[in-house]
This record gives sequence, structure tokens and C-alpha cells, in this order.
Amino acid sequence: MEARRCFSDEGYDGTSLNDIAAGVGIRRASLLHHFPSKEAVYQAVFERALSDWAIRIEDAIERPTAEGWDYVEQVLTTVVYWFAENPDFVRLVRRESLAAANDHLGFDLGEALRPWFQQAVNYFDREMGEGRFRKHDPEQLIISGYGAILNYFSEVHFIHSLLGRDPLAEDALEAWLQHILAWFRTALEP
Amino acid sequence: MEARRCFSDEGYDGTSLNDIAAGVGIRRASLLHHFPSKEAVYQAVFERALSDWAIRIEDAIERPTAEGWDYVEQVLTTVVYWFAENPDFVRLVRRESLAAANDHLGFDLGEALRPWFQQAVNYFDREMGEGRFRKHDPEQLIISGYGAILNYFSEVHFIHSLLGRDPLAEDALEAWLQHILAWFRTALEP
DNA sequence: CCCTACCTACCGACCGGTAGGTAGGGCAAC
DNA sequence: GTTGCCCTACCTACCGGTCGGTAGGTAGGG
Repeated sequence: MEARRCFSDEGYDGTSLNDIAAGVGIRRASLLHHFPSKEAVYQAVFERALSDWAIRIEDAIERPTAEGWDYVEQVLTTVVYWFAENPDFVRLVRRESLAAANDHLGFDLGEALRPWFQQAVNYFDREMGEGRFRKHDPEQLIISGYGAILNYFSEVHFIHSLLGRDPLAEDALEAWLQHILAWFRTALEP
Repeated sequence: MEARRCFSDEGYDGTSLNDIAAGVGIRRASLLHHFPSKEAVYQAVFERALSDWAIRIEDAIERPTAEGWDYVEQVLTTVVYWFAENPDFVRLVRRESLAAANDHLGFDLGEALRPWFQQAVNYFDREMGEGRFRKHDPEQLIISGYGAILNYFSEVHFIHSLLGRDPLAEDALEAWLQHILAWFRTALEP
């Protein structure tokens, strides 16, 4: 969907139906022929984005091609590349979780991601319990890791300005991924 | 400033001058008697927020009451409590660095924070060079740590929904701080 | 007497949404 | 094969409401 770019670039309030309609080459009234309201457009965009993400993540999680640390590395790498390839998604999610404190839409991102979160917590609990990973609070670990990773992609502009180079360039991204993996590995190694 | 709450809660586009004026008990026209435009109000709010932060951070950095890991722990703790006590600030900064990719204002948050960033990079370089910390890329380390910490406070609603408890409650915050400190410590210990 | 702070009243622009009209493709009846 | 019909997709034109900003007036204190 083209509208995803608008909402993720300008936010819900900053995007007018005219912007979206112009982006796909029709008029506002024609856009409202396909969606009953602006909120419905946003909802469709957001659910589609979440669903795209879910497909990719499920694929990486379900496939047990590795175990122990290699499995964690595989999932983290998949997530990182997904974020790198879908910057709009990252910004959309960021905006949504910022706006969620008010109302905006009935969305509860936490509720949507909770199953995966629980799955990850259970995984770490099991692995830590069997001594394959160093003991941590899995909830804290996942939240901090998620924050560190998501932040890199939602603050691309800021980091670019800090470092003076494009953090999404291929070599920079690869170096950062290795850094994140090393960080997790250091924390998880028994 | 009261307006900070509006901008951080609703964003620039989502905040009208009427909202701000009503919040301080005057009319919009009276607000525009003190500021030439809405952008000027926002600019004042943002610069004031940055300046508040700068004061607190400078204070924590300049005072060499500790060294080695204790110094890092002191600075991290200061930052965390500042964020916890100023949720508006966190959300404002988050919104700004999301919006910065377009235009919105001439703000360059990266430029504003670069001196501190460089200072921190130099500090870690020195300490790592002298073997007091394990070797890492200091830039990556700082960016990841900043991301993990900032994320916790900008996604309070999301984390609340994930965990089912308030992440800003005193005990939860303290537990999280200990987790973050442990994480950094594990990464930095030689 | 003027200056500051505040007010009401207004402006043009743009917003989301609706009403109503039209061009054209698919399809059944003749 | 032609005719008539309907449905989908799109359009222009308009609505009430809100936006940021301005003009001009007033009350009150130094």
C-alpha cells in the first residue's frame, strides 16, 4: 500500500486523504469510495504492515534450522534485515506506540505482539533453565534487545547525523548487526 | 512549560494553538501575543527541554565522584531517572527524531547531542585502551545502549501491555535499571 | 500616558466526509 | 448482434468545522 509511506512519513495527523489519494493518482472522494473513513484507511495500512511482519517472523521462528545460540542469531538477523528493508514499517510502529497512550485507534500493539513475546520468554526460560544460556530476566532481556534494535532503525536520521555516515549502508548495517549479535552473545554466554 | 505536554502527547500536527492556550487559561490570540507563530512555540518548548536535559547531564558528567565502572553506572543511573521523571521529554525527543527525516523544523538533534556523544566515545576509547573495559566499538555501544534505555521510556504503554504491569512503578523501574546496569557491566567487564 | 496582556471577531486555507453525476465494462433478454 | 441495465470506479461540487494567523479594541498598572 502506498498510504503506508504517507502515514509513516508524516504521521496520522500529518497525512491528509488528499495526500494519499494524490499518491495513487485518484481524488479524495474516490479513495473514500474504497474505505469508509480515514481511520479505516489507517487501520488497513497498519494491519497489513503487522501481517507482513508476522509472516516473516513466523517463518524465522518456526523453522528450527539451528539451535542454541545459532537459533537466536538466526532470528535476530532475520528481524534486523526485515527492519532494514522496511523502514516504513518501523516508523509506523513507532508512531503508533507513541500515539497509543491516548486513543487514536483501538489498537493495542502490545496485545498483538504478546504471543510472540511469551514464546520468546518461554524459550529463554527453558534454555537458561537447562544452562545453555546465562541466567537473566528474559522479559527484561527481550525488551532491552527489542529497544536497541528498533531504535537503530527508527532513529536512522539521528544516528546518521551523529556518526556522519549512513547507518543503513550495507557495510555499516553489517557491522552494526555483528555488534548487536556480539552484545547479545556476551550477555547470553554461560 | 505546559505546551510541552501537548506537543509530547499529541505531536506537532495533533496539537492546536487552542489546546495549548486553553491549557494555560488564555485564548489563542493571547498566546500568539507571546510567540510569533506555532513553530516558534514548538521551538521554544523543544529548546527548553533540551536545555533542561543538558543541565542534568552536564552535572552528572562533570562531577568525577567515581571512576571506572562506577562512573558509568552513575551516569546511566542519572539518565534513567531523568527519563523516568520527564516522560514528556522522552516522547518529545522521540517525535522530533521521527519527524526530522522530513523537515518540520530546522532542528538537528544529532548535531545538538554530538558533543556529548563524542565525549562518551572518547571516554570509552580511553578506558578500553587502558584495559579497564573490554574492547568494543564505542559508537555502537553507546547507540545501542541509548536505544535500549530511551525505548523503555518511550514505549511505556506498549511495555505495560506486554508485561501487564506498569514499567514506571518504583520497583519495576529499579529492577529494570539493575538489569540494564548488569547488561552494560557484562559487556564492559574485561 | 503609554505599554503590556489579554480579549472578540474575523480571514483564507484546508480538513474529513457527502451528494450526486458520469463513463464504461459485464451480462442477460431479445 | 444489438439493446437495455446495473454496478463499479471515478469524478466535481459542496458541507460544516477547525486550523494558524491578523486586526483592532480594552482594562489596568507603572
